[in-house]
Amino acid sequence: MELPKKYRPSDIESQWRAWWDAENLFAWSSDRGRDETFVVDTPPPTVSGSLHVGHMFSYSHQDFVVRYQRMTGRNIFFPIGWDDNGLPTERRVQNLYNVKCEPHIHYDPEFKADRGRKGPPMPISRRNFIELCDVVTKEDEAAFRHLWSRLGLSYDWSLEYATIDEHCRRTSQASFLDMLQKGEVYQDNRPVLWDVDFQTAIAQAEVTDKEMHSAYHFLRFPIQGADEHLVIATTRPELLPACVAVIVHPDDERFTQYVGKRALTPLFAAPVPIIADVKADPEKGTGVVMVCTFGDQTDVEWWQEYDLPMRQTLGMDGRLRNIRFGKIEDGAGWESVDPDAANGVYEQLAGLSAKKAQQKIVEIAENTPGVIDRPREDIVHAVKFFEKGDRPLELIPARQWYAHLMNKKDALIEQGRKIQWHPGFMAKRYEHWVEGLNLDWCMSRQRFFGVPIPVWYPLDDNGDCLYDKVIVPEADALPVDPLDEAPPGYDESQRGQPHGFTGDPDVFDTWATSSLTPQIASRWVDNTERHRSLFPMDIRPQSHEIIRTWAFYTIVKAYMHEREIPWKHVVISGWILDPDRKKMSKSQGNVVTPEPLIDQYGADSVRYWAARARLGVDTAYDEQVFKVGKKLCTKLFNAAKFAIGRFSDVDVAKLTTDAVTEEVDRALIAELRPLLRRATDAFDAFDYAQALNVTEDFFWRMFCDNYLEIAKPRTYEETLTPERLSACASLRLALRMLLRLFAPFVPYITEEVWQWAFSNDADMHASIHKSPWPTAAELDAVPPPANDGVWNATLTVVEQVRKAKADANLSMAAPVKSVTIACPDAERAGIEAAANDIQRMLRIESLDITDTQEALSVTIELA
RNA sequence: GGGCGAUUAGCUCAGUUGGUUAGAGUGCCACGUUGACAUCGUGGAGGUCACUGGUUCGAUUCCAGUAUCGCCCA
Repeated sequence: MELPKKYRPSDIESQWRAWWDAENLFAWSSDRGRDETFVVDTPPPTVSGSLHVGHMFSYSHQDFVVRYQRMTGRNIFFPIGWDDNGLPTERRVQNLYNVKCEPHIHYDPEFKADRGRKGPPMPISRRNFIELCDVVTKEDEAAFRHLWSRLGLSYDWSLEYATIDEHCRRTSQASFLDMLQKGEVYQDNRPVLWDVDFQTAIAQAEVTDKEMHSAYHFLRFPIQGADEHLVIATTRPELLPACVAVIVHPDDERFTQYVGKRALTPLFAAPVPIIADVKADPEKGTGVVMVCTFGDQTDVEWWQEYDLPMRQTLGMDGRLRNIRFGKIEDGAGWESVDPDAANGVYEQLAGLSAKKAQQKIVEIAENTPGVIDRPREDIVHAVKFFEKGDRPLELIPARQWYAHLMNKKDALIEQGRKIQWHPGFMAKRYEHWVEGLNLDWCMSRQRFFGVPIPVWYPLDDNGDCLYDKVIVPEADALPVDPLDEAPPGYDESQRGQPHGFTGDPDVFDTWATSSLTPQIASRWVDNTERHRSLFPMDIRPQSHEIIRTWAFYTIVKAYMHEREIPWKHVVISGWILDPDRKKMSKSQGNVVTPEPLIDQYGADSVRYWAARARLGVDTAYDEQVFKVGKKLCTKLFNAAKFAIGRFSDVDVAKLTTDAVTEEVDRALIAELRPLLRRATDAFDAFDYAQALNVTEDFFWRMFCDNYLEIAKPRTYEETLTPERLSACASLRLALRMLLRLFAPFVPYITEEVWQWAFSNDADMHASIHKSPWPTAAELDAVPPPANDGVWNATLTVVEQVRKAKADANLSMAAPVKSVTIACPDAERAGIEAAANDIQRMLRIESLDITDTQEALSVTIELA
């Protein structure tokens, strides 16, 4: 066979990728048993986000594990999907086409979208908007598919899914209906975390704290019927009209005398009770806190506990609503002892955003004598934001669907303990998250591109919605869109009519669907037998920042539906950080685009870079590592070409384990055994980085730098002597093994080399990736060397002679006049057995071996 | 403020179940191409294993504390 002259990744990568596809090499077969099947729950990437090197990094990690498992003979279930529904896509569509979704607009079948259109956003119907989302996600998915394919990720592409496709919508809706039937979900109209820009509810898992500059404003609350006042410190003076109570700590003697009395809110003169409660922190602010509906979660708790009235000033859009204060005896809920003054102030605030209203009310307070007690105090504190949002979250009452979490925290921690986390300390992150939960899961979102909540509500004779009498679809009707379809027993003409029905207008939180990736892939809804044969799955690979979301919700769903864990192992990848160890993010402009790296270094080199990072450990981005990867691939190419060239004209039938007769060759084979054990143990523990480390080290130093040089002279002998045959057989044996150890990491170059010499071996597969993972049994027929120390003793001599040549500025090929090895009795036999190889390798004219009682030493006389 | 993790050569990282002289790659320096590879080989320089205590015959490793960085949670 004519072997290629140079290693060019682009030449070989597309070729072998095409062959793997054509051979359908990575297909799962449904007819093999669970115990011989390895099942992966793959993360579907958010396709509307940007592609960056972090994707190549963590997705490669899964593939190392999977390719190893495949070589151990397992039937691999390795699906891939795309997470396309949700806000990232909506936001991308809005930006690309400059449109906004307005649900009240009717569908326009003639609508033509225009990218890059100028002017104000064009309002379009919900259906038109969703159609654009479909277009954009298809494009984005193609970009990911292309990258995954080039990287050589060994997915079974016939299992591909998208979280908005019909099967996923059906699964997600069936999951909800199952939970509804089990009493795990409920509706409630209560204060919910609300993003005022996206105008949707969100869940605790999507909240992030941001450090914000703010200030305490000190306001005087007169005590009703006394010439005294309390001073409260607040960071949100714009919520003053929403104040419903004042709280102090029961042990705080400064304020005991006021408890039970009433205070008047400044500017609005609303009488509010003064209540003692331990949740008021005497150290914080002035020790007196105002309760507003609603400033934070504690306000909600106090509001419930003391049955306080509701004074909702903030609207869904984050602006102050139009309200009017009235006389106390009117009892309308906006009581004031001085309604005219209150309304005079409030009129200046109504319609303003919270931020503007704050500026305004501070201005008014400063200009009203007796309101401000002392100058504001600047502070920095944590403010809750939606992780994708730009303005602080508000707590606004709204009807939402919730899943019960608070009643199963212990059970969820228990589930987490049944799962093995790699690295182990990541289990703590999960437990702490569950322990810290303080809200049930709000599952409904007031958005458009998502899975519809599959329920309707009947309307009474006034046309009011009977939320308690939920109408559910027939099981075989899923997926449904309640805004497009009428519920069982109704027809479309009854929509919105008295005695008719209305469809739930909301969609699910994307995690409600993403949390079902195991059930989606296993076909839980429509193929029970298949589900049973795949679930629980073996591994969930993912990165650490989504433990609280993706891993958590998946554990929740598996528990709610089947009281099961979703997988046996969670395997956590670290992050790629920029060279300054900062998180890579689009906004910081430090994101590296992946494809040019594959163009420049080849997919194998990119995978090598990913493989160097241990599980769970964040790694600084360093382009040098791609170069190192490429060097390794080049070395594999050259060393393999050379080694194969040395034995290719010998009949393969003669290159057996029996032929390995020389002491040095047996020493090499003996060194392979611990390598095999270490690499295999590492892979079994999902520690691919360690497996690569030991393999690479062996290959470069043991095999290339030393063994090839030692064995080389024998391979050039003119006749097929036993010595030459032993070298050839050893080269073949070792290379065939090393290639397979490397195959999970650098699948292209190893496949290329495999085809040069090994693909026709009877005990192997035509592709290296379906060939058996090497075992010590393959080496059993080769006896260990008669002398333990032969390899180390040989290396000692080799190193010293090389050093002598280097010190004398001589070529490694330069002849040596004489070498005398003084060695103890114990090592003598080994040295004698290797003497011939040593002499020829180093070009020693005269080699003597003498006795010594000391450690082995070498005396060199250069020519 | 609490939790988790990290800190080893200029840089990126291994490693040490406590034991001679702590490793690799990269970068740097010198030398070397007549039998795979110059995308190479050989050799060299380069480290108080973050700091302070403790346990121990012995600590880079175990324990405690401190500092810095990162993540998670209040």
